Amino acid sequence: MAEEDREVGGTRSARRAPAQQRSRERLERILTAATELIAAKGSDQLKMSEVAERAGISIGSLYQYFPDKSAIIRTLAERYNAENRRCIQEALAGVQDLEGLTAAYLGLIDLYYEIMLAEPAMRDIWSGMQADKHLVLLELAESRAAGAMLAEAMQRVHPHADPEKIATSAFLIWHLGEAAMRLAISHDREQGRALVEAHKRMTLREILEP
Amino acid sequence: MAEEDREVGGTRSARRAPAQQRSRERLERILTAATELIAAKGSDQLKMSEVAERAGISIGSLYQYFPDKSAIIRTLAERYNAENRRCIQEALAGVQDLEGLTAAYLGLIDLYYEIMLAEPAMRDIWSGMQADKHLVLLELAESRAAGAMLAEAMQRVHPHADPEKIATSAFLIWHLGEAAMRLAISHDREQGRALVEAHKRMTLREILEP
DNA sequence: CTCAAATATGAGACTCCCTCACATTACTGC
DNA sequence: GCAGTAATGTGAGGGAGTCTCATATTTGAG
Repeated sequence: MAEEDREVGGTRSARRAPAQQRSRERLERILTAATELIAAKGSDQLKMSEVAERAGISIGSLYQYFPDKSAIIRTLAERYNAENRRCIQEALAGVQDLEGLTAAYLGLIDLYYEIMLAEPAMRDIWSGMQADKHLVLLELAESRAAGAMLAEAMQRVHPHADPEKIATSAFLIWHLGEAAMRLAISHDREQGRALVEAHKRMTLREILEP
Repeated sequence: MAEEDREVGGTRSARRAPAQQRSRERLERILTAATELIAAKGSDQLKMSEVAERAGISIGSLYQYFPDKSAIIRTLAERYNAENRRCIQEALAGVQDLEGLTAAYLGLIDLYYEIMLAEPAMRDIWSGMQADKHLVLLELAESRAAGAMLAEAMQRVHPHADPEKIATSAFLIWHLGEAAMRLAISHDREQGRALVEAHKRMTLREILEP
């Protein structure tokens, strides 16, 4: 087998990486079932028995794939984060001047907001994140990673600014962006938009003149 | 009895308001016990049986005072919020100019941060808030109330600005302030301070020129 | 002192998470 | 094909908590 014990859901998996085709399919079935159930009833109402039933497997089998309930949620969050990180990386990669930075940043915020509105399961996990310490840490690491990318772009645009200050600013801006998104998606479209726009204005100032 | 069925913890209480002295004392004993347990082990580890034991009453009795576990936590949050609201009101009441607004706002942020650091139980409840939908709504209402007070002060200083825009800004600023505090208290003193200061700088711009 | 209303009690019903001893299926070398 | 072994699957049930309810005790008014 090519891969050793593999990480699943942020902590060591309940068992070695699935070797057989059947297993890999089941893993996807589990994650799909969980996504649907979370979208329907919220992650706090997620029952392991229901995930197993919907995925068409037994409880015992479910626990072969995930050591506990929060590992399922974490796995979903990680997949989502990986995708997001790619978008951020891509958007900020070519930034060289103020205009580029502005466009990239505003575009990312809009993208985030739209994605959140479109993916109910992720929205739910993200809103209820604070319930699970592992998930909070995961998301904090994610904020840090995204903040670092933003800081890099900002530093490129402001070569003479203090790197440490830029780093703190970028991390904070990103983290507050997430908070603003959470706030926006809990409002109706119109108010949500207004909040997103207010947040853009507010943080853009800081990005352009840190 | 002067008061009808009374609200406790945000939803209708398990029973009518306590009539006898004994009851009122027990209620305080329960809340004290809960506060201590949360400070010691976190609100997610709070056990009803332990609250009852520590308060020196039976489980059944505990459920006469609170319909469920989250009602205890909500009651603590509400008491805390009421106190905070008073501070905000007081700090912003006399604001008439830019200097006054600046001083009041910066002072409030520092106060919030210090209080959070000083009160472990509240810090825990506040950090884990997203776990409980009732608590999220409660805190959102609180943000709105505080945002409204801030908006009023801002409007006084900027009489010609669009009231709706001011309102959105103030609400967002306050909400992000809470997010920044949560972030800061999850870091060590030095980094926490740096984040608080960065946040002050960033939001102050918006407050002074909305 | 009596009686009703208020309050207290804790065994246990219930709901979930997760484990484990055992059953089944897939793969390997013959 | 066919053992034999590794991988995977199963679901009854152990355990931890939350909350209920039938019953007991305390309080206060008349």
